Amino acid sequence: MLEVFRKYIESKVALSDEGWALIESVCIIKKLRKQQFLLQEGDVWRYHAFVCQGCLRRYSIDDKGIEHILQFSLENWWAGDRESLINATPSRYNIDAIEDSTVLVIRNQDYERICRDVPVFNEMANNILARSFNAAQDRINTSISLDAEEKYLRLLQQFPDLVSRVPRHMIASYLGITPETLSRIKRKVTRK
Amino acid sequence: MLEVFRKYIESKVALSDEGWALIESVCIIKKLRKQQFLLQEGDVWRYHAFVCQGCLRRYSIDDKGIEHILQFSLENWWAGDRESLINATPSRYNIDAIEDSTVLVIRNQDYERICRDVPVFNEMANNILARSFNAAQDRINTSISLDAEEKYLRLLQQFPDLVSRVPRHMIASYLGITPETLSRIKRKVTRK
DNA sequence: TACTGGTCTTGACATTTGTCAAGTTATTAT
DNA sequence: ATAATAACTTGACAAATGTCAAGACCAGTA
Repeated sequence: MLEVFRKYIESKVALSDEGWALIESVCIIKKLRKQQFLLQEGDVWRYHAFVCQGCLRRYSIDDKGIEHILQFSLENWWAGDRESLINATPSRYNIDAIEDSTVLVIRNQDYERICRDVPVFNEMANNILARSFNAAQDRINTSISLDAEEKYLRLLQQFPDLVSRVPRHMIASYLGITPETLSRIKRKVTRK
Repeated sequence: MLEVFRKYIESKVALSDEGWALIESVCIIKKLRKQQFLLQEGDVWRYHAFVCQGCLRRYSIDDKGIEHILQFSLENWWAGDRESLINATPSRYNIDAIEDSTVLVIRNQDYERICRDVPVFNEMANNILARSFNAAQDRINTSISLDAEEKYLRLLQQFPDLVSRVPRHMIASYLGITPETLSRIKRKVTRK
């Protein structure tokens, strides 16, 4: 499973064997069964997690007990809660596995050490954050610009694999609409 | 005006005189009249901009010609388009001044050089990005969790100064609702 | 002062989306 | 294979939000 991570890093930057040795030494492999939590609301998140296999989701729960999914993480994506990590505050989110998954976890102190000692890793880390920020901006843009149908079509176009792999009501949650609305949109769209 | 920027940096990190000398040497002060553009859709953004005075907005324009405001930048906030900057692609956004403003502009190549040569500046830059990302996550969370009224109340609570300073239809745009809806929400809220 | 342009509000109505309840289909576990 | 559970769809209706048009308000300017 570590190989997945190594391949990922090497697809981004030129990694030396020594660099990899350092990284490898701090990686913790964690298997999650479907439904199992990686993070629960109220806990402080102190890690960085990379999904080798499977699919996770991060979500909040509102006053009425409704779940709102902020992020899915498929293979080769990261998961975690940077807000809790940076501020050392209890997380407002839950992260759990949608499928049986394998996750690679690095303690934040180790992550920071690697960033210091392996320059290309640091470069990659900065890059990931920058791209994540851009993705978040794009999501805000669509959320204030588009109606429900347009948002769905856009998601379908950007992440067709995700849409087919994840239960529809979770897609609805991610889009900020109800499962019923999504169901009607889907019908309308396929009739065309 | 440079003093505003220096104060800002010093409120975040311990800045040496030599560090400041380097930073100062690459700062470009730019005055913007109300309505004037800092960035126009289609142009490539290659800078970092810090608002010393006034207020800017970043917005996209959709097929129907409607503006959608992604971000306001008051004094002591940054403005720009990281997506265009990182990918060197034409920007999808416009940035213009809502009020007469004074902006401090740094060319990206200079910014990167300062990050290299002034470690505390680099630290601050990373910190800003991390916090911006968190803010974006929070905005996504509210956008999929709350209805229009709740979003407005939350904005009012988080940035009361902004709400009172910016034209209401722009607040509506930022929230992803129409000015009419916002007007009705406001009436309903003040009656309580 | 009166004019102008932008901002804000209001009403009537249309459209979108949510809610609730029921029933169907698909998946999972025993 | 069967039962149990979750996922999905559908309809009827309610609530939220958008659209359009008109007028009120306000600030800057001739």
